[in-house]
Amino acid sequence: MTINKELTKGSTALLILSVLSEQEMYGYQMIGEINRRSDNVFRMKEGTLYPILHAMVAEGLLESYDAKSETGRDRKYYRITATGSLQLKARREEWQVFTGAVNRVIGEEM
Amino acid sequence: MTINKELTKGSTALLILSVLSEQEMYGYQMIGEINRRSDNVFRMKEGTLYPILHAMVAEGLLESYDAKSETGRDRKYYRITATGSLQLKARREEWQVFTGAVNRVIGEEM
DNA sequence: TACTATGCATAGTAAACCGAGGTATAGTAA
DNA sequence: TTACTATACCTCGGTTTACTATGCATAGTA
Repeated sequence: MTINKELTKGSTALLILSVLSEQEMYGYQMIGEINRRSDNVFRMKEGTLYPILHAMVAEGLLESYDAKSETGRDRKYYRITATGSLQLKARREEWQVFTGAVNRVIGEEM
Repeated sequence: MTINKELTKGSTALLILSVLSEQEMYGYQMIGEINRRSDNVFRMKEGTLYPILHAMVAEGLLESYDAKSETGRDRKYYRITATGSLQLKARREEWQVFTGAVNRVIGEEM
């Protein structure tokens, strides 16, 4: 099932911060990780991810560094900052509040 | 708590269809109902609701009719159509799929 | 040698929602 | 009577967000 993309707006930053809080990753890897974990409900594209990563670095939520892979290719890795971790905590709570509110309105108590 | 409004994008139609599936309502009433049920997590504005209602009528999801209130004021009531009910069912399922996917990615199993 | 997967990037576009403003009526307070 | 407030509907323009499409480059494979 592929879901209405409008629903996903606003949740992307939460997804990125979440996977990076567990492990440092490069962009292409995050896409695979998010798509895989969601059972392909999400099919994030590079054109979606990279601009967001850049913005999050600019906001100080993430840091990036270059590294060579085993195969010799350049990769740009990202790690979450202390500010990013605080954001993540806030966004997790926000997610809970939001889904709880929707469920109350549509009549499906959690 | 007031949440990041970007999260709410895409969920508004679901909320409207949900409340209308229980009871016919006029616009101003829906705003109050949605805000109240969500404990003011949502604070839907007229500028948000009315254009969406008009679009949903144009799509055949809702029907509207004019009626006078007890006080003698004109109100425009909305009721959900059969097409709208099907949409509601689909959007409810979509909502479950979406929240499930986010929860799997962020590591909070339901 | 050509194709595919990997890996990063940007420009242009679509959509959803909100802010701000407008109109009008009913009830109430001064 | 007048002014104010709450109710009730509406629209336009701007902002935000993510997607589509496209491009570039390298590594591995057929």
